[in-house]
Amino acid sequence: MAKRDPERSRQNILSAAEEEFSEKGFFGARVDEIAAKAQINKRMIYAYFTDKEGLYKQVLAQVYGRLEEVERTLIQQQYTGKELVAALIGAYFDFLKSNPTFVNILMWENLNQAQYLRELENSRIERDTIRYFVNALEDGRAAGIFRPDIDPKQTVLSMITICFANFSNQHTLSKLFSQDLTSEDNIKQRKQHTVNIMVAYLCNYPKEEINNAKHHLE
Amino acid sequence: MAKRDPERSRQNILSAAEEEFSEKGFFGARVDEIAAKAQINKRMIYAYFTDKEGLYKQVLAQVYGRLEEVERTLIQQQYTGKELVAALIGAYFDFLKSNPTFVNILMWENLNQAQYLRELENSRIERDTIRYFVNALEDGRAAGIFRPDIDPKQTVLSMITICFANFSNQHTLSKLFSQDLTSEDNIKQRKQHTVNIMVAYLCNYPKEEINNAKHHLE
DNA sequence: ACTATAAGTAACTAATTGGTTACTTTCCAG
DNA sequence: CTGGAAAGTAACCAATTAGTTACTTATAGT
Repeated sequence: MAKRDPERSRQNILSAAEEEFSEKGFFGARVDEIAAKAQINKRMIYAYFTDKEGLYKQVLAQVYGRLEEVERTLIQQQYTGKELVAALIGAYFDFLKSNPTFVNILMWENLNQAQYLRELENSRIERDTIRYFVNALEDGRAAGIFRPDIDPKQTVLSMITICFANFSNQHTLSKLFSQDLTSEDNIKQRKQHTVNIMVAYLCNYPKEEINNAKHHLE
Repeated sequence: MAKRDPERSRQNILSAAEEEFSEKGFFGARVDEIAAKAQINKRMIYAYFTDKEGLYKQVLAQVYGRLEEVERTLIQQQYTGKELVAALIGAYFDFLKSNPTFVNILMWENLNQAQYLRELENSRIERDTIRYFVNALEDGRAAGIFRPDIDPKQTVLSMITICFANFSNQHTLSKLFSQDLTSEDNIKQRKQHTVNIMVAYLCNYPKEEINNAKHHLE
């Protein structure tokens, strides 16, 4: 028999649970399956995490914590202007690409009215992140880097959703467009396009203003 | 006892199933619950639809058919330029808002690698719709209504995903932004913003070009 | 080395679930 | 008006599942 190691057992359960919950959601996930994946007796899951719900909440906290980590380092960089937009979109793309379990679990949460996420108090951090980016866009507007008529809150919302939907809806979209949208090449293209869209909205001006500029000089 | 009416029974089952599958997904949905909602004996579900899977496929086809209907009428309008963009975004927003079961079922499909949707052959129509809009944007570019450097395929992808994510991720986003994003007012604002973003990308020019225009005249 | 305690196991239970069987009731064509 | 087919019912079955119980084994502090 292998040596005992409670901490390793706990982590094994958490990892197995993350995989299982991500694939099948809270209700679809099977405790027996998690136990099998973790190579542990089912009894231990209840010893460590009280019940299925307790285990799920721990998984949710762990997965969400990874995003918060990325966001913290992103904020520390103190980007401004177009660089801020490119950095935010880049970071989200990279995170979502390498964290498919996060994408799935967030979708499961939405399909359950985010009932467990709502209980997760530490996602206060997440809200601070949103506020930071909204403020950063407002600063850019005030500094004249961005157009004066942009809507910072809507812009942040757009950036986040456009990044996320890429991965969350990869299967239906791939069918719709008859190609694998998660290929390295497609993701790269998509990332660039997303930056282009957002920068165009934040910085570019209607053609009429070019004509007006001409007029002023004539 | 009520009069017999096979067709009504069939529709009752379909409606009940749509609700149940939309709320809980294929695996979470309970056949007994569908029978209860449809006020019908469970046996009849198997008589009409063979099994749970058969019933689900019928629901999927029905729900998807509604989108295709909207898309057909949209295409018939033959919009061009900015109007095309506004019409597409408007139609999708309205459809998704009034068809929450569609949003949910599409999400469940994504979480199951779109396994049932893949079998739905009639979504060929859907692919034609995509092709139509990509072509329409290309035409707009060729006609000089849109900038020459736009990417039509990526643009259609962006419009669709940005509309969809609004509704699919309403619960987590509402928590993130500390407000109900599905309120009449928020949806209206969001729709306008989405049009603004896409039109800015398709039509607006970087400030440098304004300066260049000035230079040329100096 | 010893023992209290934590880690781990196997077998079970009560409830739920998709699907079936054996049956009765309604309907309508001839 | 009647007999056969379609519509509908109730009770059941086998499999699955979250959670429990009663037990054994390893470990660490003294």
